[in-house]
Amino acid sequence: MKNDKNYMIKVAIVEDNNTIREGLAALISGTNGYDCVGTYIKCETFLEDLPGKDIDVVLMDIGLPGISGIEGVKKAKEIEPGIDILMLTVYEDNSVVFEALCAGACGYLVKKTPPLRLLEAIKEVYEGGSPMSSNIARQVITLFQQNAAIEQENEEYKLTNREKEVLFKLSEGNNYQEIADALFISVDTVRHHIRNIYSKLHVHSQSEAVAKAIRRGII
Amino acid sequence: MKNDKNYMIKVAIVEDNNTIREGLAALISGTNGYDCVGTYIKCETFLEDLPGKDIDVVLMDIGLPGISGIEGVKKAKEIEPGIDILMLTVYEDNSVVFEALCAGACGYLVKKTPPLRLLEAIKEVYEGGSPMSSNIARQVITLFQQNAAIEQENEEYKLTNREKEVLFKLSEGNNYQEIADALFISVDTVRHHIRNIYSKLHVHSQSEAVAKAIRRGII
DNA sequence: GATACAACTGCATATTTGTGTGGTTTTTAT
DNA sequence: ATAAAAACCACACAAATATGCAGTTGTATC
Repeated sequence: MKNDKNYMIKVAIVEDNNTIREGLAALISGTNGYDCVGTYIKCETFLEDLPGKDIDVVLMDIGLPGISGIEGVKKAKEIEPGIDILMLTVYEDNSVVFEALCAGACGYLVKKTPPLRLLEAIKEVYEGGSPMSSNIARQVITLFQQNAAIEQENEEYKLTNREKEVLFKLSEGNNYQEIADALFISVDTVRHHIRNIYSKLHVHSQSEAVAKAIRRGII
Repeated sequence: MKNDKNYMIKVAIVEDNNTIREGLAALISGTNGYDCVGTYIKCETFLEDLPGKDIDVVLMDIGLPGISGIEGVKKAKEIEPGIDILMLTVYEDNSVVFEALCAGACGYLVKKTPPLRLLEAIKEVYEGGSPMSSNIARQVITLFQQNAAIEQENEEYKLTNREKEVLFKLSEGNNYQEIADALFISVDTVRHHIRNIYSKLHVHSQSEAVAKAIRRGII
């Protein structure tokens, strides 16, 4: 079974620290169902080797010499958009986390993660999950909730569907006549709706209305 | 030690299924460091009981009769904004997950989660984490990456600082004269900048420019 | 010292917008 | 049934905008 390719998750490792890299490789290759198909000291060599190579999951250190792990994720995703990359890091620092996730990493673990949990995480990535330490998950969620909170504020600014349609058309760069034509109404009616939008949003120009509406998630 | 309040995480359970509720209560009360301080069949009774009660973490079923778990989260957060709520669910369904998170839940577990992992998750919540199954984490991350991808596209749309200033003033509802006064430049210069903005963003009106800029995170 | 770019100024003018005032008709909720 | 609310239409006019053209000045890169 150990050599049955159908049951193997093919893992590559990019990590400059020899001890950690070899430890990870041994752990992975020594576990049933996992196969370490490449170890790299630098992103550069990994990226050269990547094209055509059959890799399921990459473990990538974030603090690498030369091309950083974050840059590495971007470039790897350009070469193989489908590849799944799990970041490993010593820091649990806010900005770096988000940079990595935005770059395309699909999970984020701190290096002190115990071996069993690491293997589990690799499997989760392979199966479409996004393992992360729960501190990081909390940061991600906090951002979500902030965005959600803003959307609640808009109870006062209730626009009717028609008004939203008009406002949206405006934001697309249509002028009154074009909006009228698109909605099969007269220009004066468009004018009327815009008047009401202005009064509801407490604004006096298209730009201000559009800005407010977008920032509050109305359109 | 079992009765040392300093080391106890106080947990409340809201769950309509008797077997599950009692099972959870037994698990929690039977584990060192955890204390089940309340079990509720319905959100309504939980919410009545909540004010003044000392609860660290709430386990809340999402599919409750009467007030749903999601509504329950919202109301509980209104009463005790600091309370941490961990959602339990049978579904791992996209929209429900996001609704719950946006409502203020700070973690999300499927009911089949093994007892030990559940206890661990409660502790993580207590310590400020956001445990979630990694499928859910992936959904959250996917959304992030979509947002991030949009921001990359803007390389072509590079506006100078001055142009951004002007555009931002526009989005605040200022007209050309007001912008000119604010930036100590002439109206014609404002006009000039706006011309350049339009040509860089490929638009032909204030509204479209403002909409595009905001949606792409330029301003 | 040349080329490029950002930032600036000026003027002309057709088109578009914002706002005033005054309505009718159709849905929706009580 | 009746009162709101939403959606519709019209006319008028000052103010603001979009876009044409034609420049100067300062700063940075090659």
